Amino acid sequence: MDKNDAYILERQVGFVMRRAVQRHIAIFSALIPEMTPTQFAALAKLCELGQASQNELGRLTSMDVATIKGVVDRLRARELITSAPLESDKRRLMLAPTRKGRAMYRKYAAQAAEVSRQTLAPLEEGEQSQLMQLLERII
Amino acid sequence: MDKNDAYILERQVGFVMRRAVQRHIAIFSALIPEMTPTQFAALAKLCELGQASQNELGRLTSMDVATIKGVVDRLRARELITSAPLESDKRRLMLAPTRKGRAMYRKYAAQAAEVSRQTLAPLEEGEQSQLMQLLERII
DNA sequence: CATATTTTGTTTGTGTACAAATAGACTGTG
DNA sequence: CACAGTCTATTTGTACACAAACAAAATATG
Repeated sequence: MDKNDAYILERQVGFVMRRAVQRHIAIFSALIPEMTPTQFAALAKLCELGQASQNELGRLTSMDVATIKGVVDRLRARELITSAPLESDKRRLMLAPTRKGRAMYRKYAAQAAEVSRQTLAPLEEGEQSQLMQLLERII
Repeated sequence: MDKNDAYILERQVGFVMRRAVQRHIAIFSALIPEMTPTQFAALAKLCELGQASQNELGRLTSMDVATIKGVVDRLRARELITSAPLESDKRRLMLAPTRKGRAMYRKYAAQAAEVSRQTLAPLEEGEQSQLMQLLERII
């Protein structure tokens, strides 16, 4: 293998993104220790929608069926959401935030935005939107 | 909450990065089904170094002590690396790739670089290095 | 209407990822 | 030398993340 062909771990997108996600999660858990980013994402989306089936919520938050089930189970255990089979389609499990869930969402929505700000803080404003746009294109 | 202040999940860096990582992992596992990105990272770094302690390897690949242990266990179970306590410092577990491990690394190094190419493929060349530079700054 | 297909949800198994507690080995300083 | 502090590794517990296999319900199609 030529020296110029060398595989350098630190220059691979996957590695750099993994580290950036690690830092982001650390910032999140410092600002919002009550909940994980994944749980907050599910709760936020459900509050936005008012209600949704488990499957639907999974798709909208980019979580696999097994993953969304676990997240929903934990949110329900904490009484932040409710679930009930839908009468008109018994396969579906309809979810909705509880009063407590909505309160939790309202309480932390501003903090969650702050997490994004701190994550992007090393960049100038223009660079921040540049990064976001580039990331959106490799999804 | 003002409409302009609304928390929009899809516009948060964390969410977008999580999805980008998901796509990257999907590309990786399509091109290199024999190993996970994490396992390949550890193996690659160990091949680069020749040898390293478990702790050292963890630091260099950005893996937590518990995480690197699991990864090392699985690589050792597949006989891609060996481990042995260091005589001069009995706390340390010295790791080294086996012949089989080196062969595995050589076999997939080019594929791993291709994973990075495909991940960044939606972007022009200039945009690719721009993205890399921006990501490196938010680590 | 009957059955093939699709959709939704659950379960199991594997693999990161990290916090916290523990234990043993080393190092530095008094 | 003693012992306080540090370093390395392990263990346990929790939480994503995804593949694969399954069951039940709904829909499509002949």
